[in-house]
Amino acid sequence: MAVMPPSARSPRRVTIPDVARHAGVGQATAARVLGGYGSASPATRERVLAAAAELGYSTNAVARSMISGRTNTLGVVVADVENAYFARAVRGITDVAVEAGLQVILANSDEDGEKERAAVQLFIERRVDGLVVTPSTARHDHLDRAVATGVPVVLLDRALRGAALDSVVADNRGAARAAVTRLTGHGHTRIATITSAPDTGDPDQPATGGDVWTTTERVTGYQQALRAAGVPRSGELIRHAGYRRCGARAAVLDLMTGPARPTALFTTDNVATLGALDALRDLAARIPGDVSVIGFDDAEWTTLIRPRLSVVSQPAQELGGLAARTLLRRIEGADTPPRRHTLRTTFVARESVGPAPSRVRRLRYEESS
Amino acid sequence: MAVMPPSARSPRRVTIPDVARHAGVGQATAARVLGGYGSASPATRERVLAAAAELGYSTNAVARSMISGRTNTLGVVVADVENAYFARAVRGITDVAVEAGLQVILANSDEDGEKERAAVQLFIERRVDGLVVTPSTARHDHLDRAVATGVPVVLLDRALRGAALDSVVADNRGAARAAVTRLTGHGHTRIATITSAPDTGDPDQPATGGDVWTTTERVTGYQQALRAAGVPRSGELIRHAGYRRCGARAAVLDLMTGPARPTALFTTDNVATLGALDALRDLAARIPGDVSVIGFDDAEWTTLIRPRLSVVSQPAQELGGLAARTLLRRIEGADTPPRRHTLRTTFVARESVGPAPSRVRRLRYEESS
DNA sequence: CTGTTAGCGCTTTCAT
DNA sequence: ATGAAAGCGCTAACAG
Repeated sequence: MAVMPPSARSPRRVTIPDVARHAGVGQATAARVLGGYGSASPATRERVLAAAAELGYSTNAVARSMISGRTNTLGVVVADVENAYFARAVRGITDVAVEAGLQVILANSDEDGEKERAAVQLFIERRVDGLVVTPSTARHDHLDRAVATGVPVVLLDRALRGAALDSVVADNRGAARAAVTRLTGHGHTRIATITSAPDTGDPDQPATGGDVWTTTERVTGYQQALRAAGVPRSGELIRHAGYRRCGARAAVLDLMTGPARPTALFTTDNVATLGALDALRDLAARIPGDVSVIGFDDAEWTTLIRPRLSVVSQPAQELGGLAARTLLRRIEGADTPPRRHTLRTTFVARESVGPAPSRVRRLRYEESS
Repeated sequence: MAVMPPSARSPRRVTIPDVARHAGVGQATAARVLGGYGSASPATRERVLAAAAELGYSTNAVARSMISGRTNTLGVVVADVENAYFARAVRGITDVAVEAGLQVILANSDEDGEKERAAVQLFIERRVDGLVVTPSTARHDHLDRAVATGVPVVLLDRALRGAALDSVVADNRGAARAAVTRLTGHGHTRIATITSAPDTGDPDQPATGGDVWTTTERVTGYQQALRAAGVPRSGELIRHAGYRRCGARAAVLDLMTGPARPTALFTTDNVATLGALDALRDLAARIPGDVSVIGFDDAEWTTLIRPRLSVVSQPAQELGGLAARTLLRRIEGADTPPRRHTLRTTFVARESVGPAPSRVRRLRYEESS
């Protein structure tokens, strides 16, 4: 049973020749029944299986990969699994992969292009069968190289302008437009947006990266909605608060106590939403009495607060699942032209949106209690 | 079968012989400089590197693993990455692993022992260097087998009675005791606990699995605190609400509108916390005026609600990091006896705990608005 | 320092 | 149906 060579670090594992010998058959025969290919008579089959069980044989997938050229592995690069959105996407990818008999190696880029490149490089060396990447920079030569090497790549959450790569993204612009249109529909004319999108200085031309940044797309949608509603736009109301929650909090604190106080808030990501609500809590602002709020991403806590938060909900898990399925198709050899899959988001109307207040109630900062 | 025709999408990658030929050196020499071992004269070194760059050579990690017996891979099995607690733990593992030059393959068990076994089996076949597992059943023969095969295993979040395996867990019992003691200290005598721990019928002997179930440990801590404070215990106040949020909500709805209404709630996991707060929101219960609440796990939203929620905070990321470090040490050959590492939790006092109300205010269900 | 030569464990001709 | 033997791309002895 337990054949443990004394104090061996790496007890030599049972191999096919071992099993073959034990079963009294040729190596190739044993390999055939254990590998489940070729054919063998029921009798030998039986003998080999018995021998394998007895010796505790287990396939060496590394050796198999060496020959087959396939590792049954998907490499996945996301910004950060701790972010609920990415966690859900990863779950979606993993489920589809496992279903197809593949496993997933996970890497976090922290929005750092270098980390992303390093991870992709390692993945290629490991001969993953395909790559799902949430790109963190507009550069994509490393991804192109992967494809050229024979490793298909599918972009998740963000498309890359000018890259011949499949991508699976949400309709960020449309989602933001729909959300902000709700706000204008309620008579709001001073609608602020809190975003992690980089500030380009030009409110009309939100970002350079094109469609890399989902949040940029959302700001664009915000602007389109305002324009469509004939609401004057103001750079004052677009706050680039960075990736940190406290940044968003500070921005909203400033906005709500300043001269150009908005009557509605639209956040373009869940971190911004948290920070904005932190600020409103500290100001004891009434929602939607003092200010209406629409968040992005339907986190588990959005129904917990009172009033429950109206949000744009992204199908994160489906995005991941579709990315994985697209990748699997490529791995199986599909060579249709790269395509962008845009998934619809849904607006979840709850109670945080109301009519624009006729008079503004003074708000002041109070230590939360 | 079907060895892909040369035209196909597995363009033969550049190998060491290719580089050697191109550089006009022997294969071993090229291998030495590319593999970064042995030695080579600066001149040849240069030539090889140039040739490699020119041809676009990239190491084949599979072939290397075949020889070295190491894959530089950790297998990780958690219940579900979508759960913020596990996401943080995975992040902790990944960070330590990457730092050490390893990558992480992720599998979700969904608390299903079969899925766990299947994942572990696959991991062994893939020759991962080590395994971090959040066990979902008390059986551990598959883990023992992994260790016997030479694949070290570290348990995360849950220890396994009678298993000779390293484990990294939180002090669940002590954490619960400390939390509930706060409650008794405020004069509460009817303290309910909402848990996903399985119901064993016997309030004194919470579960069979021993210390597998963290939530069971927490219930035990709850009971110890009550006993220590001389507060009478009642099975009525222990609600086994399962893994779903709505289960916890229903339990609290029932509890708070029933005859034996508690004045304080202690939830043993974040799903229970969400469900409990759902119920309290629907009952328009005042916290801590009507009921004090202590949750388990410090989620991002706990400071968002008003009053902010007092919680037991687990160092999820450190748990993961320590698990990974322990594993790395084993991989490097440490053969000290298996050890259980218990990490301290912290009680985060916020505003959801107050004195027991002298009179109970009638609560009734109202559609959330 | 460098080149030659065996394998790692498996799959796959190619005979038998 | 089965066995012998040739590699996959790399590392590691072992010469030179």
